[in-house]
Amino acid sequence: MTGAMTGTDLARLRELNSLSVVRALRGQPPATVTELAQRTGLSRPSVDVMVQGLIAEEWVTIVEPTGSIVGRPARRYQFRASAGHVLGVDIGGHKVLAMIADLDGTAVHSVRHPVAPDADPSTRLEAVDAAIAEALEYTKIHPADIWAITVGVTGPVDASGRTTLFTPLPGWSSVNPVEHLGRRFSCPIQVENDCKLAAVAERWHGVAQDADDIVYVLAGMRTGAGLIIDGTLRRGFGGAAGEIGALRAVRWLDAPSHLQGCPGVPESVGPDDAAAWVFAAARAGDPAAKTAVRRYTKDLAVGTAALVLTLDPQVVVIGGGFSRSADLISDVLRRELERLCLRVPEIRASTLGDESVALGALRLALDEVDLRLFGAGLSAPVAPRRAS
Amino acid sequence: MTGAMTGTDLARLRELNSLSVVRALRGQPPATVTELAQRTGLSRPSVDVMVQGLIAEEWVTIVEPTGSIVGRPARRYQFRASAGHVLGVDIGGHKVLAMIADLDGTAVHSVRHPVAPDADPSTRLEAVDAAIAEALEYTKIHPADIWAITVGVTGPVDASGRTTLFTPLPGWSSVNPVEHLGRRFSCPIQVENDCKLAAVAERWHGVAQDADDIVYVLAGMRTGAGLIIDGTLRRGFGGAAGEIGALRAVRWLDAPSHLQGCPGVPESVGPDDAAAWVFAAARAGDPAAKTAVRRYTKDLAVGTAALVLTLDPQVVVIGGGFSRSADLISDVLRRELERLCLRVPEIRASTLGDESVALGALRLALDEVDLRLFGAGLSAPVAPRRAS
DNA sequence: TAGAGTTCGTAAAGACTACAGCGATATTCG
DNA sequence: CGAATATCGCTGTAGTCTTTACGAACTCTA
Repeated sequence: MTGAMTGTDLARLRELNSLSVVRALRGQPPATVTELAQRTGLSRPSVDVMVQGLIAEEWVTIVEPTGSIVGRPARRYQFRASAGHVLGVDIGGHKVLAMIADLDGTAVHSVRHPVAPDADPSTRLEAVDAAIAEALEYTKIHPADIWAITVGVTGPVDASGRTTLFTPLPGWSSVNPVEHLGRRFSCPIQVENDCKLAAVAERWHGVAQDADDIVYVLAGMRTGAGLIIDGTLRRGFGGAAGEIGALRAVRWLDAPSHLQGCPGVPESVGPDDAAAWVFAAARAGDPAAKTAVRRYTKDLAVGTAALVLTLDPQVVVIGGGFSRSADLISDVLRRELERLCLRVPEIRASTLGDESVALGALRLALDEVDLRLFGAGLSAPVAPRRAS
Repeated sequence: MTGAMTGTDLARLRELNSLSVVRALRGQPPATVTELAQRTGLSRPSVDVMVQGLIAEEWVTIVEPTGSIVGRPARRYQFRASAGHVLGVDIGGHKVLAMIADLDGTAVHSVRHPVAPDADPSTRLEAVDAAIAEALEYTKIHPADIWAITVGVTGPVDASGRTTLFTPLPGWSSVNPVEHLGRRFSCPIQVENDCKLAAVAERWHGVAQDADDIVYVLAGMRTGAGLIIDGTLRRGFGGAAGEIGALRAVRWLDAPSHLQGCPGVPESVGPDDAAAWVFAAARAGDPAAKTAVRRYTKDLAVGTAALVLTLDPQVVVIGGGFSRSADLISDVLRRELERLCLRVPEIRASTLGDESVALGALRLALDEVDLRLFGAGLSAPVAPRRAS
């Protein structure tokens, strides 16, 4: 089926087992040789040889024996998660957020810079560069030790990493983030849509960790969607999967206007805070606000129903700025979906806040690293190393 | 990530290489040891050992040397595709179609029985049993030598193989095909939606062999869809993926009525043939017929646009009874999609005819067999054998 | 404090696999 | 009929994992 008729060599066998040990070690507390032997199914002497090799290549460190119950205390071995790092960047309308994580996926530092929504591309890119530089500075990590970068932007992303079709960021359609970052970094760099990244984050650390089929709906001043099918993020052939909002019959573009245009919003409240005010008023019982929220949710439900009917997911996750008010939205949304769909999935509200896009970017960057380490199966036991 | 921390054994190595040889042999003309050595990357002596083993287990047969160019003529080895067979069944409204294929996927026989659309479930099941029995009879294949069965039915299929949500076949929602066939066959039996199977067939032997992201639209007296994403059929969490037609704003349920209710259809033409008459008239230039076709296509386009925007596929395949008139539909459909979508995929018309569902069923059954043979990677080098 | 019990670390022997190389064999070509 | 060519079958070598065994290190108990 696939092109690679891989006949397996003896040397490859050792590589496979070495990787097997690494997998058994990753993201786990320090383990003894016997524990690893049980996990991998290999014999103790074998595992020992593998571990010695991994120590020589600096993938693994020794933790000297702590107190044990009985018998000779065992040396414990630990995956050296700090062998490499990945970078996740969220380039949003109001802010830029750069996060750094080690190979275990634990975030070690993050830097946030505010950006004006109408800032031109060069200003925005300067904020990005500054945030990245500060994060590297603080963590004392050299750019060459960043193994993968993922960048989140708004709008559908094409294969080259640009958002030529459409983006709400002014002037951004002519920007090529891969090229820009490529001057400073020589690792793989990918750009991805923010909704898609948020969906990935929900499956990684959010409310949908148990699900393999997820529809993530961004409910905020913008409305969008990200799809995870069979445990994998789906981009579509042209990177435009989930853009159901482009269908005019789906009123996603105008949906937030129900909130902004709600009668009774005081003059003093700016346009960006109007929605929050309406949700607060609705929770307090204001009839006009309640109507506005209901109308908004009904519009949101039409597009959601189209996604649900198409994909029949296990979970719908409500994210974005309005997810804090999910208690007001969920019930109406569920009723509408029951009316429109064959089978209604679970509805859950995101709790990740505005770090979700950067988190998803980290996860995708880690996936990229994993692919090169454990990946294609060809010839890569150990991998990307740069002479410091 | 996955549970199986599989440490690889020496015996497993031999299994892997044996499978590698089988893969290099499958669906190919008889090959020599040297050819196999090149394809698998293994050495000649190694391949020879593998092949001897496979011959002993009757997976492979020897073809005695035919004329060669020069040098000692090499024995050629051939995968014994007739070692097992799979069964694909299409249970449709008007007909029942049973097909048998060998392990290479070449269809060896098919039997078709007409069924009245309003036939009750027991009558339909009798037709199914008869078709299967005749196919086995003709090919002299024993039921125990059928290694997998896939059945296609209309309506969304749940995990147990029933169509409890909805089906146009009268009384069928209470039928459990897996249980029914399980009395006669002990192999894996799966039931799948007909649109989904047709989609699989298009990627296997139809017009979408080059694509990994496919939206298949069934355009006929019924309207439906099947989705292939990243090369794999997507069922959805509850098996109801692609059922966008359930959305009332998508006028798929009533779309064919534009054709049936077209003014000018002669009394003599029955309701089943009205659509064909309208297409013929439209091709001849009849204005009323052309309007009817345009209206039908516009309704078809709304749901298709929702699918396309959600998934951003490479190809949209038009199948079903109306695909013979795709020349009348394609242009209008493309124009509508250009109006509604961000990026318009290729539109292709199916040429598989009414065997597509049974073909897709065969492919899924073969996939099931492959999974057990090459599959999960645990301990299965050779596999399902029944003492005859 | 000494000995028993337990577990770890490491070394040697055994079994199996794949690979490289060589002579024997079978066919075609001149 | 001999030369050329390519396959076939066999033997020895290198590499890997496993099993077995024994010394080392620590805890518990008397």
